[in-house]
Amino acid sequence: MLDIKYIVAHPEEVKKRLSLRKPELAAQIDGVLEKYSAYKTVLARVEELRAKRNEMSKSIGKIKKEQGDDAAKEAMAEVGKLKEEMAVKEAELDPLKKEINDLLLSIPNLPNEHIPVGVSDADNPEYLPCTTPLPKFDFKPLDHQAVGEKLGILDFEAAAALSGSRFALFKGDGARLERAIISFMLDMHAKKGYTEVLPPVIVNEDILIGTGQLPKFREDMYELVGEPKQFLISTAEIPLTNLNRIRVIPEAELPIKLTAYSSCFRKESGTYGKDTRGLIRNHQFDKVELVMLSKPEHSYQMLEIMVSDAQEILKELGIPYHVVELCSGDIGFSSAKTYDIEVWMPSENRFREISSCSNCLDFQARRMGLRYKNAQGKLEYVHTLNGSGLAVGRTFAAILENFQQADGSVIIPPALRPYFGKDKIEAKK
RNA sequence: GGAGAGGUGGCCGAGUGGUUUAAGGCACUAGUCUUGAAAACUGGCAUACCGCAAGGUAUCGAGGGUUCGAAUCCCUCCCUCUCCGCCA
Repeated sequence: MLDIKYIVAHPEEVKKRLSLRKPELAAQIDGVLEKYSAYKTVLARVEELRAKRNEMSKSIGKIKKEQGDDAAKEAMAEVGKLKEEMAVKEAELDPLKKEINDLLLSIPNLPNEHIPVGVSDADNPEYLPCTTPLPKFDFKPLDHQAVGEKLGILDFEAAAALSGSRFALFKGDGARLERAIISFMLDMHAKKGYTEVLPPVIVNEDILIGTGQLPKFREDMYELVGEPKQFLISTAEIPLTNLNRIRVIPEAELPIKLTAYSSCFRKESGTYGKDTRGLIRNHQFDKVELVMLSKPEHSYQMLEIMVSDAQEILKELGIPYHVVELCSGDIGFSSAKTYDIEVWMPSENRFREISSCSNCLDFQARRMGLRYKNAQGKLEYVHTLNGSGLAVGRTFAAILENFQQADGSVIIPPALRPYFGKDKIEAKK
């Protein structure tokens, strides 16, 4: 969330930058400022009353000890009167505080000043062009679902029978390939100094507030029945970023680099009819995630490193991709700056998102109290970054589409062969 | 799920209703001393919020309650440890 002090000190700048995401966001800032000034007025009175009460209570103790219980009666009656106003004012305080906090929690991060201005993904400029040659086919390439079903390694009918639409079932070489991709990615990242983590996929409510899924995006999450409120994670970013919450991180530990494979669960509400075929947009999917905690002065540098670490996977696999920079209208709620890596999908004749790498600055850290002690000995919020490294199902799909052969078989990229055990998935006779 | 024990500052740990600030120790840090270091001694040392400041308020796992006053008493919940049950 944004720093209330910063909003108070720079209201016009905050409004201007937020309106680059969406013009109507600026109005929310006025609401916050109004509530905050009311809150301060009440707070000042409450603290004044409390100070008076504390002072008198102390003197009551003193009087009782020195002069006996009866001597204190007058003072006790007087404090009793104070308590009436206190009760009234205190009752006003909490709702105001909660309102301000709720407002702040639902306001997105300020976009970085230098990111391109725009309203949708159509306005995202290319940041790095594709350098891997696009595959050439002397036949009409199939989409990955058709390739997978013909090979008998993907079974969407079976998945639908078990779980409904938007689920996938991997079988035989398919299941094995998915697992190979996961291991390959984790090993690559481990070599680059990321610590591998295997986190829980069920988390508590406050964890989701920390990374920004709650309170605003509850309808995207699978919520479990019962108390305490718990949710299936929609990305491993959630447990990884929250891993060090409410802790003061020793400066020497920064930057912290984490990677995790996890299943991810998303309701995908509001995406009816969109990307309904195949592995592109499912309720449950596999992803290898990258998370970094960095000192503020290094976070943009770390973002470049993260994007390059994620690209490394595609370079090794030989899958064509390019990188785009998201415009102000397209970056996510918590992000100040985001790069998307997009892979080439021959069946669609276009690039498709496979990774999204974001610098969230102190936006998430403030929500979860994640700080470190800087060189001056002052506590300061760390910056958090997250990125896919990569979406496993979409990588699977890209391999099937880019490396399919005329006979229906699929060549396995050399880098994956030690994990997969074979150099191709044979077509059925 | 059941029984018992516990949760206090960066760490250890005292503290079962009141007289200025949660004792003491460790760690850290500054100074004195010293050629330098160690030791010793002296001082500093939580966080957040309000306030121009002086200063104030809050926080002892969380949330409620009792009281003029709560780390301390009461209620609910969470977590950790030990044992039992169940289970991969």
